[in-house]
Amino acid sequence: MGRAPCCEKMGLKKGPWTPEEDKVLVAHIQRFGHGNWRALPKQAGLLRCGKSCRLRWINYLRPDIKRGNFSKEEEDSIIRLHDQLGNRWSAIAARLPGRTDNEIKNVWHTHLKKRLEPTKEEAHEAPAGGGGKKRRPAAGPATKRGGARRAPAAAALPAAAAAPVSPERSASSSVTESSVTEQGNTGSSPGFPKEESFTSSCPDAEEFQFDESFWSETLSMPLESFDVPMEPCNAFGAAATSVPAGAADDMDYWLRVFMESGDVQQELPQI
DNA sequence: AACTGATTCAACCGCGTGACC
DNA sequence: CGGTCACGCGGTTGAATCAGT
Repeated sequence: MGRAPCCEKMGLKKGPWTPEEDKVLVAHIQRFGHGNWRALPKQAGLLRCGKSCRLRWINYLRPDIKRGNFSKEEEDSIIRLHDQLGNRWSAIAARLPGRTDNEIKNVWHTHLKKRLEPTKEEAHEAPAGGGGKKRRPAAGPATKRGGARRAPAAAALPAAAAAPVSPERSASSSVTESSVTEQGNTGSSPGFPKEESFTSSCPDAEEFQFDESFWSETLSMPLESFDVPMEPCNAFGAAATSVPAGAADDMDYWLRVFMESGDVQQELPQI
């Protein structure tokens, strides 16, 4: 099958995302959704390929992302699900609200696999059914990819199977459980809420903290209000003019951005 | 305090699949 | 019906950070 090139690589930026880019992407998705990832960067004025935007959004900017350490329960769930599903990270992620496949994959490779391997060896591991599960030695040579892909995600089990989570990495974890479970992944595509799912209740923020809860709050605003520029968008627009890229110590930067948001009208790129 | 090796995690790469024309 | 396009996925990489010496 002919496969379109990922993107015109000419002039497109790669590497870590800057706060500026983040805000542009978030603001754009907030306002217009992401019906077409390929076209999105152009519309938003980002020098990224759609793929990169999509990944950034899914793994980092999505409002229902829950960051921070995995709880014991989550880790157990991952182990159990991995045993059932194999390396179908997206399917596993679909059962762990607020966690991304990438994150789960990382955790698996960095923590869980190591932890498991000794015992598995003892047990002369015989993975339960599932299929397509292949496990490489921890530090083995990179094998070229291949093999079974994309289980029919339809099998979406009730999200209730997912373990509750106790945020631990205090620096970043403050997404309320309710906001996460509420959105769950019950609908649409596994592990990825569509724009419509942003309409979770807005967690009351008595005192503002700029962390994931910020996104939860701002992005959970009803989309109907798209006509009216949302504050974060304004904030972004305003801040873009006053904060040099990369200068930001992230928290301070975003906090300032939010505080300065005021009522500046949108300065977002127009389509 | 400086150096080095190990670990972590965000991001990239390339392929499979389904939708669309 | 076959070809093309875009999306989503899993595997891999490499910079940043941490821990040990």
